[in-house]
Amino acid sequence: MKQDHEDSTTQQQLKAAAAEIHKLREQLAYHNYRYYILDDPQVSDDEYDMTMRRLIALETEHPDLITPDSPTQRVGAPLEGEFPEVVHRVPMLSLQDVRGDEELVEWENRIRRHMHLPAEAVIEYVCEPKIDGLAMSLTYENGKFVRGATRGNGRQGEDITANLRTINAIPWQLRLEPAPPIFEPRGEVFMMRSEFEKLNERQTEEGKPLFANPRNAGAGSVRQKDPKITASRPLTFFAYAVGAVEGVPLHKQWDILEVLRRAGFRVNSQSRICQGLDAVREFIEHWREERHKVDYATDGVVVKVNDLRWQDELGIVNRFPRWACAFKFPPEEQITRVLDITVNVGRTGALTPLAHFEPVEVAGTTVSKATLHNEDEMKRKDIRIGDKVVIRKAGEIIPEVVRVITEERTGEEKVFQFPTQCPVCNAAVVKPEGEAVARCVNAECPAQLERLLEHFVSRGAMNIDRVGEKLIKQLVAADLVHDVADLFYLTKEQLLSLERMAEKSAQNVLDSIEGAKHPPLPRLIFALGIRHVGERTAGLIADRFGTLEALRAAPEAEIAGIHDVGQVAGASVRSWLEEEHNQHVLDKLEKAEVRPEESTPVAADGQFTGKSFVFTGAMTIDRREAEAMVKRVGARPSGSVSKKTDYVVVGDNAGSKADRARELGVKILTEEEFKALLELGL
DNA sequence: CGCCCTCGAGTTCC
DNA sequence: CTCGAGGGCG
Repeated sequence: MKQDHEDSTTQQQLKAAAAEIHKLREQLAYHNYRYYILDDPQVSDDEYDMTMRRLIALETEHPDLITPDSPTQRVGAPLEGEFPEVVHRVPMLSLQDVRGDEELVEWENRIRRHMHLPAEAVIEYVCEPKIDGLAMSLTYENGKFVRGATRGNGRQGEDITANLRTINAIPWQLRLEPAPPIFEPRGEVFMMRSEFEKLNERQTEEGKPLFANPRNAGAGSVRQKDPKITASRPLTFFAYAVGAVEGVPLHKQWDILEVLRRAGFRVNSQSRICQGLDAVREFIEHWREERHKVDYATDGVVVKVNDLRWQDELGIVNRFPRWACAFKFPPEEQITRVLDITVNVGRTGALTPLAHFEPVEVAGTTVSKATLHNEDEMKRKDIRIGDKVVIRKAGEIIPEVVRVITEERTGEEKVFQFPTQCPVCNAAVVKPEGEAVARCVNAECPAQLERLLEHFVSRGAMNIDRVGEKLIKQLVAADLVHDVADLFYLTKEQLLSLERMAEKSAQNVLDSIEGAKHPPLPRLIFALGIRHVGERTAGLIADRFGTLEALRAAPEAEIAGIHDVGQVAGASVRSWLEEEHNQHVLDKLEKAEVRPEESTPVAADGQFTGKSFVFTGAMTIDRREAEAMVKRVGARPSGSVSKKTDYVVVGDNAGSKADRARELGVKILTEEEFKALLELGL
């Protein structure tokens, strides 16, 4: 009796547990659908976790109740050996690539010819962004997910069912009622870009090789022998086509998308029906920009004829369907091989490594080299000669090495030894503690001289036309120029002695140099190439001293005292001036009658020099005009009041800045007082 | 002393 | 465009 009683209690408990397990599984399946398919969760991640944990607890307690379709079973057992092969019931075709409008028109014309359509007939298309992922075919029998396979060669692929079962966006059960006997959704397994970045960060932390791009990461994840690894990768799935189908009526491409959506798949919400090629073009142009804004990688747009009967009639020619094409955007990232690494010497002696690679097309231009910035950067990215690397254009123009594909290392790659001697003059290389750049210390290094001369003649500096890289190289090699001043002493005979230099061009060069003898002072100072003195600092120095003579006589403190100049730049200028070689250059420039244009030094020693003004409140004069007035008298406008502020000009409704000025005892002016002060110097 | 902003220097391709 | 460093300011 007692035994019976206990049994029935257990029976009851078991029944209750089974009921709860069933309920939990249903809940989880639903929330899963909301979260992974609709991207519109109804419960928080925490609540979902709680539900999952409750289910795991119950299943641990009652292992007999675990069924393969429980959401706890997404991760199956590791696979031994190769993936089995699967023959696709309907082959998975690849699409014809179309690059540019011309090929698009050609593609449509072929359709017209085939369908005997007049030129004015408007064809209806379905367009969607082409996701750069891995094409998959999923087989559902009577509504149940039974098999998932890669595209392979199109005819047969690999059975990776266990891995695909771990992807949350792939339902195990179709939501179609009644369940069709056969239904084969096809689509793309891929990784969101943000998830890809996170994954690579994790790989870095764990010292594992990085993936080149989301596509490679996806491919690597999906072909894992152990589904646990696949499960740990943030993969998702978009459906866009079907293979074999029984029991679902379909007439249009668009129907397919709708059925897939109803069946419980993610379908790209950006797909559109386009009436005619103009609408297709519009869609493509829209995506040329839009693709940078979405979280998945797209390299083009897929265009399909909407009517399935037409698709049938158009058929397939040598494994491409005539009824679809893939419009490809020029690639923005490319993979290439590093052939060599060289080192350039800059104007300041900075040694910068440069990677040369097999030329590749990136964002419309052919790229063959990219800077590696400096030794540290090179080491951080661990770029070696022979490495396969990912190249990208930074800001549409400048190529950069994004990362090395360490997975594809063969062991043949050579680590580049950063030189300890200048590659041009063999002088020692010095890398100060804590600084990133190594420098050649030889002041007379020919490479540095070349870079200095290039800087000297450049547009923002002396702006000497017709003297470019090539000529400079020749002049230095021929020993005709040893410093920037030597340019002004060149003779026609000397120029004629050079290769590819005839009477006419020699005269042009001389005229160009002659014409550059009277630049504005800031440009001349900038042209000298003093470290830490760029365009702006040169301007500030010129404004302060007015003439080269005044600058040459200026003590370091006075230079460093200029607002926005400072200690480092001041010391750099002074020590440049001290150097005998440089004094000689300045003397030679003067002797050659290189004289900066007369310019009124901006109140070089006026009463407002270096004073700061802050404006607050509404004024009758324009704010920018007020700032310009201030600059004209050698003072500077500033945004916030501090104890270093000299004047605060208050307009109407002045607020906290005026209060602060009063607190700090800064002189306060009304707008009228301000104007009077500047005009009359009161 | 540390944060934020701006400047300087080096760079690619057509 | 990017990185690193200088310079001002709190």
